[in-house]
Amino acid sequence: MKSIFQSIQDFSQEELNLLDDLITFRTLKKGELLLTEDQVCNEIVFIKKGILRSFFMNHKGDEITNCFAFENEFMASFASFITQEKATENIQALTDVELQILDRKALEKLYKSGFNWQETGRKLTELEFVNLHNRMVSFQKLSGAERYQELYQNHQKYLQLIPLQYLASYLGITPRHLSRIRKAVIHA
Amino acid sequence: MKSIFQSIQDFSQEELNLLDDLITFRTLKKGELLLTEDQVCNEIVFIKKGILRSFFMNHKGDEITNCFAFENEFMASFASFITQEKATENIQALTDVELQILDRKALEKLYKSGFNWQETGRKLTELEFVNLHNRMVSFQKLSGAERYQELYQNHQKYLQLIPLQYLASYLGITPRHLSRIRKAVIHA
DNA sequence: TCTTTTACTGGACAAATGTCCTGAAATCTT
DNA sequence: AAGATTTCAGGACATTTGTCCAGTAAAAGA
Repeated sequence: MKSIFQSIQDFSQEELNLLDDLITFRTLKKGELLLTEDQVCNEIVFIKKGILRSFFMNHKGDEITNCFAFENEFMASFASFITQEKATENIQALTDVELQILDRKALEKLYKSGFNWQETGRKLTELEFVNLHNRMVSFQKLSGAERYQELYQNHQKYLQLIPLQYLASYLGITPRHLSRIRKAVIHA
Repeated sequence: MKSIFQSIQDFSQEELNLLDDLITFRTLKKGELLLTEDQVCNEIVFIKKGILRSFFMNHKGDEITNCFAFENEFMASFASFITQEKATENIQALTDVELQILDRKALEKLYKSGFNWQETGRKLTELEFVNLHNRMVSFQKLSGAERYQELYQNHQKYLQLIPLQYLASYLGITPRHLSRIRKAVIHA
């Protein structure tokens, strides 16, 4: 987590020490839930090892995967963290995971401790926004098949680790349809 | 614009005066473009009067409406503004519009002038993130018909002002399909 | 290792959505 | 106001995508 912050801002040793004091650690076994809907999300996690996914239910009760997060990425129900309303997503470990955790109080301490943290918070939020924007554009501009291919090209190494049913709902299609797409792509 | 900032933070009179000095004004006629793709977006506008939309092209050359913005809302190609890369969207006036403008330099001055602006910038970015998140969820969770109904319930007064072709691509469907949906909804 | 459970593929069919098009209505232009 | 242009609804048909399902493969549990 520290290196992400350092890549955004040139922090002093004292600032980084403060961060060290505020970070806590946690591990989860494959399948465990880090957050369930109806809880308020009060922590942002940074993945040292493993994969997380967040998902919610549609009106038919199917799980819909909202996003994945991999090593060296942050994860949270950001919407809930920001609004302090109940989350509408669950966060689950897809593998055994090792996490660093920054909770709301810790983050507020950082923000209060100085300008640099405040600015870093803004910039990270901006980057999350841009990521989400790109995902939104891919939903408006591309077909399910094209979204799959884009993902395949950019994150091939991760795809093997993700059950296809999760991938399908992440792409906005059914497993049946993803199966068709994969068959077509392999032949091409 | 000022009242939005005040609703987020308790600014002093001096702080607000600085803002006043930095805001500029602009009007556009219906149909005019505020930003075209391939330009870097260097300003955030606040709509005093009128409606804007942003749109991009798909691979077939159809315009796809990415978002609308109404009175008392901000608009920009935020992704371009943040990354300082070329925008992938165009921003167009759907009606005659009156705008307040905060450009990159002005915003940086605000950020440098103090903690409060820095924090407000972060919070506004957070709110934009939450909006986008909700839109993303509606794409994953709802059908085109359901998205239309949701929009109809929340923004009925604006819908009359938006050509249906723009609305259709905003909802991720074709005009033909939107026509079917509207027929079904009216009967229900 | 054996058994049980879960995940994946793909057939057959159904439903949703898109394409192409035409005539009518609304809007813009002069 | 008249004509030109754009927008819209909806028919007919095509394509895409979903539903349901069964057989097989893979993974988890004992």
